Amino acid sequence: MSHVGYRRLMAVDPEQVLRSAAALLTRKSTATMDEVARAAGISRATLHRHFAGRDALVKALEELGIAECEAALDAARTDDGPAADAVRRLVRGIEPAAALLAFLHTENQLFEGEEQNAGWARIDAGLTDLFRRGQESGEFRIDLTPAWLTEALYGLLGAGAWAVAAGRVARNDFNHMIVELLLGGALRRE
Amino acid sequence: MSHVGYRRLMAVDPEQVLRSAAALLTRKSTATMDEVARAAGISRATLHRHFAGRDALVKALEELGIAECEAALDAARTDDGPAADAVRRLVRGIEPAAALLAFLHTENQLFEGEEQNAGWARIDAGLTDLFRRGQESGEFRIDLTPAWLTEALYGLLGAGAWAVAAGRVARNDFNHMIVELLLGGALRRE
DNA sequence: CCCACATGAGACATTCATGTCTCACACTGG
DNA sequence: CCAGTGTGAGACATGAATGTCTCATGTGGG
Repeated sequence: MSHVGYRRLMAVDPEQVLRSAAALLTRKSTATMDEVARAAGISRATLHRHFAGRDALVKALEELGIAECEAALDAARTDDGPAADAVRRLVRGIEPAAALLAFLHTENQLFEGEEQNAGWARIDAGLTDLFRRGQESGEFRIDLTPAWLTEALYGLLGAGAWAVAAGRVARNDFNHMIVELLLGGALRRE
Repeated sequence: MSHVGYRRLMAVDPEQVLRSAAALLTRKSTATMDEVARAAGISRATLHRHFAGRDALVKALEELGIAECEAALDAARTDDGPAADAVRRLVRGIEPAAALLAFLHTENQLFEGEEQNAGWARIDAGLTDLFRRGQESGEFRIDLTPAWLTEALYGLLGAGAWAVAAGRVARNDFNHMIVELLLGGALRRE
């Protein structure tokens, strides 16, 4: 494993820092760099060594979110089989990034960078295409637009991450709650 | 109309200020008081005359949100008739406050005040009771917990408000998109 | 055993939002 | 026409967060 040589000593894992930062910033977006550091269990100095400043932190957060979304999108093979199954695979694969998404989806103040914008556009397109494919195959209803289903998925992922963090939903139920509500809704099927 | 006498001169409408503030803070929660003022079309000085500071602004935002939610909850008569119909009435009535909710639901850093907390608890209880009633009457499926349906409703309202603001969903479709997805889901009913 | 390296703690200057103030202007009503 | 009132613009001091630095510690590898 080259990882052993990579993170020598008790070096901080930047990705772990980003995850805790996302969890904190989601519920308190005005958090201080010091608070972010404490939440990650490191000092402000170390946080600053890894991320030059708040802007750099948010940018890294966004890059990680984009990367994980694209990875989940690829892994879900959204072009294969029934669209509903693809949605289930997608939600399952995107679960670890839910907290990240919850933050990034709300804080859309970042619409400045070019590459980020392109990244999100690609992800949005992938999701929208999936829902459209489901409509064209007759699986999904056509009165709910693909664009709305995409936004709704973001919203539900965020709500799910929040509900889990608040202890209102069991972590193991995360997938079921989101997928079932998104696909089947709250009404009983007769 | 007593309104004419109420807002004498070109006086600022505090509620209008709060709404634009909510719209701005939802997508950029680190916005400056100056940015909030500009977004409301007033000067920073005037903003400060109406709301002593950022804390006071957020508090007023929260009070307005609670008041509108409770009003919508009462107006929806959540104890009358089929639960699904009550949900439809509720979403319709809560639409004007969606942007406000989108902000308040994410920024849960405010869990300090006593009365606010009680207000939200009452609203949560009202929603949870409605979903539970729907389950007990056999309308709603029982594998989606009332707590999750409540959180999901918040999430969908926020996503809907954002989608409308971004032009991805027509304002007239707001109710339909949210209610139909929440109740019926994305799958076609055979 | 010793060196290399990452971290934590703290000091420091700087930037920036904030809160408060004053003054000039515009509009409204008498 | 004039007084009253709310507003915009700007100056100003304050405080907090930020960015940068140094130094001590501690651990892991050679």
